[in-house]
Amino acid sequence: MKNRDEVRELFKAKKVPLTHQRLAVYEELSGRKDHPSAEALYESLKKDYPSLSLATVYKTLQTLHEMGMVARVDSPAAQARYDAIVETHHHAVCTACGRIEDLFDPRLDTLPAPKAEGFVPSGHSVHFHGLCARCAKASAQKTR
Amino acid sequence: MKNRDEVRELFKAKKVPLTHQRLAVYEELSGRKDHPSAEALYESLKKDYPSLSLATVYKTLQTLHEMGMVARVDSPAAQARYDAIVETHHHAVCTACGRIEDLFDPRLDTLPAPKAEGFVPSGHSVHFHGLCARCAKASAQKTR
DNA sequence: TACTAGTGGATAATAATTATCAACCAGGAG
DNA sequence: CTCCTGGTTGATAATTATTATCCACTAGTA
Repeated sequence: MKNRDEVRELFKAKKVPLTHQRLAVYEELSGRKDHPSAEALYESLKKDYPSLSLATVYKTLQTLHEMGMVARVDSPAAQARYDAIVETHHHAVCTACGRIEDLFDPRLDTLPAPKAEGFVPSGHSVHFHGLCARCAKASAQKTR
Repeated sequence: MKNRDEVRELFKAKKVPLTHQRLAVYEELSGRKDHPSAEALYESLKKDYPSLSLATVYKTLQTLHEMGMVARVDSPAAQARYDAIVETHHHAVCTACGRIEDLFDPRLDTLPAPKAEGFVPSGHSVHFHGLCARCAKASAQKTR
């Protein structure tokens, strides 16, 4: 939870203009314990900023995400992806091209139970993110 | 990877009519090593089944999912969710109401490296799924 | 072979997100 | 403090992914 001056510093360091809207979206998001959607944030912010546009919330979240100040909880991919393997297994997701590889590793199949009050777990999955072989190679080319 | 007769049995057991389209979608999906979207499956299947409709692919995937024969890889939620906490942490996702709780557990922060050829990992996150305290209670009420 | 519930195909509708663009503001120069 | 300029905002259109609708048709059974 960053205070207003820390936020200001981060924007300055990245040379990204800090607008009222951006500050408002960030403070609203970091003040909440749930994981709101863009729409939900918009609904909350509308009271204090009646002129705020939903499109601005989307754009701001995009900007904050690129700055590394917010994370997207679920799918990075726009469309749903399907898998005919329903047994427990895990995934390596390429952050560059979106490719998803299956991982089978029994060491990941049993993990410490989640420490969440009253939560009744039925399963879990581990998502590694990083660069797939192809994209890692392409990235190495570029920076060479 | 189930053969055609096993698939036939599963449909019979669940009393779900097995149509050519359903068989085709399932066989196409289980024959692939990537994790295709509905659209991608449709594109592949169009060659052999020119009359196939995209809507049918969606409905079939839905049906297969309810039968427990296919899994959805990423987001169970329709809309993207955001988080102001960018440090490594994990999530408990309620399959009933979609609520997402943050989990902080250092034991989950270091896991065996993914066994995927050439993959360069940059991080990971663990998703537990199950019922949150509220939904678990509601579910217990109902079955009492 | 005939019957009937449920499915498939075509397309409209909906939902989430992104693009467009003129008016406006943040932040630096003078 | 005022002006300037590029980036941002807000309103809305467009796009993308998915779901609903509805009638003809097929799977599974008698």
